[in-house]
Amino acid sequence: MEMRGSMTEDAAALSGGGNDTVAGRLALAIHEHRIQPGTKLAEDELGEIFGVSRTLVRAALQQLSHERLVTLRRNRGAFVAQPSVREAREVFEARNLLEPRTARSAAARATAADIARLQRHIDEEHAALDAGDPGRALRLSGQFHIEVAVIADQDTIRDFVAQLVARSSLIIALYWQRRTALCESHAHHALLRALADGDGARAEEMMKGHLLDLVSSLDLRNPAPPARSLREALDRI
Amino acid sequence: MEMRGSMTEDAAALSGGGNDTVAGRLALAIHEHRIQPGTKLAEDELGEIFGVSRTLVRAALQQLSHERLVTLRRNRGAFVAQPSVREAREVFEARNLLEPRTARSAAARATAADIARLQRHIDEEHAALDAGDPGRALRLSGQFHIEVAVIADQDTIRDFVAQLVARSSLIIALYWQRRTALCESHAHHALLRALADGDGARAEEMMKGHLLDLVSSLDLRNPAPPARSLREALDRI
DNA sequence: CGATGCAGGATTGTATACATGCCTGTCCTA
DNA sequence: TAGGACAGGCATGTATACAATCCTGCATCG
Repeated sequence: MEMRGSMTEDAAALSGGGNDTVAGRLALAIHEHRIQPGTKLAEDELGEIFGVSRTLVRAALQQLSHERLVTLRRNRGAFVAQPSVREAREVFEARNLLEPRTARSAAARATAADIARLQRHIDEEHAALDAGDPGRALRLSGQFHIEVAVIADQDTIRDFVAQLVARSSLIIALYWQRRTALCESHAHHALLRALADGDGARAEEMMKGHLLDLVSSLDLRNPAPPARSLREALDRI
Repeated sequence: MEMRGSMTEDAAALSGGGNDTVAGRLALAIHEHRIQPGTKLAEDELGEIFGVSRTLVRAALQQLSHERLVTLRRNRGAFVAQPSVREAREVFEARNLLEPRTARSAAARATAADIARLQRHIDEEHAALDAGDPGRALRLSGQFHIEVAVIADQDTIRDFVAQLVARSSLIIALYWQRRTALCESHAHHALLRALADGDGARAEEMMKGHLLDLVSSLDLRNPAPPARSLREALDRI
């Protein structure tokens, strides 16, 4: 199978750098919506699941907390983060500042191999959707954005984008309104064509529009994210 | 003295949220160039200095590692980060994407109180320079940029900027060429005026130019790292 | 019957102990 | 004398033990 690392590595651009680490596996589960926002992450439980002591679990939770995927509450424990409406807007505002111009840079640098890799990425995304695995499709869809930063050869921005994409996954879990269809892959394909053409200006515009569409597909009016339990809903700060 | 938190809090926008924490104190020392890039940060030594066990020291080092202020090398230990030339360019590229447009937003939102606070900030910066404390002046200078993001009311971007500013401090420690004068405060003052006028376009341009000047004042051709003792730099505070 | 206070259990916070791998200095050899 | 192998010390990696805090259920009281 092989697959030359790139996608696999980039999945771990953050989250410990490996999918075999505690942080990486947790991040993957969150990213694919297999754990819902607000879920309590008990140290002993995770330790048992992953077969390590609380020491390593705590280190992983701290890392994920720094990436804003997990919220640490003193003497209460760790929980999968529940981004507020405000945070949701801020995340997409930040993406809007970073990604379009990064896409422009990527267009100027993309090689044939890069384009082919992106195409395979989109294919995988389709395959996941057809296979009825929307979680995996969502994760791949996010990784597409990270790939763009990789092609732009900007590691620092890539890390920021990776974090923002991960947080966007949580935001989608909370605020996605299902009545909008999955236009995702269309947007990615159009962006890919701009990159293949080396048309930076168009790539920038496509990315900007794509992000706008993403925000538009969210329902950011009701300030009440669905909480796991009544307790969680009431004593939240 | 009091000083109403704002600047003090923002200093801890990252780094644990408090200057009394291990991470906060370490970050401050790094930020003020009291510890040089490359310095070994031994766990036992730090534990003794701060009066805590290695457990807490490790947590702090992990956090600073996430903020790219510290480099963790497996089985080798922690070191103050030494940003490469490439990383230096990337950091300022990221700042260039984030800060100018954030300054524009800030101009649209700045209140009289905000302007007054920024003015006090600049005054403090001057005072530190006059008092012959360039480390403190540099830290305040960086916090000015964070303040702009605070006024723009963008917490997510603020955190990114805070991290980039901290990394910039390391970059300056490594690549600053002293032959350029301190034009800093001039630039900040000009930016302040644009913000006070509510002139977003001008604020954006000023910030862009200011960042360009900053990069121009660096010598990004040859890598050259120094190093020094540790306890001496940390005993104060 | 509902509210309040208390106690026990459970979970997190911190420190310490043990295991593992690196670094250095010495000794041996060519 | 230069080079390399080895052993010991030392720093880090991980797990476990103890302390502090919080949550839950029950008993008691109004």
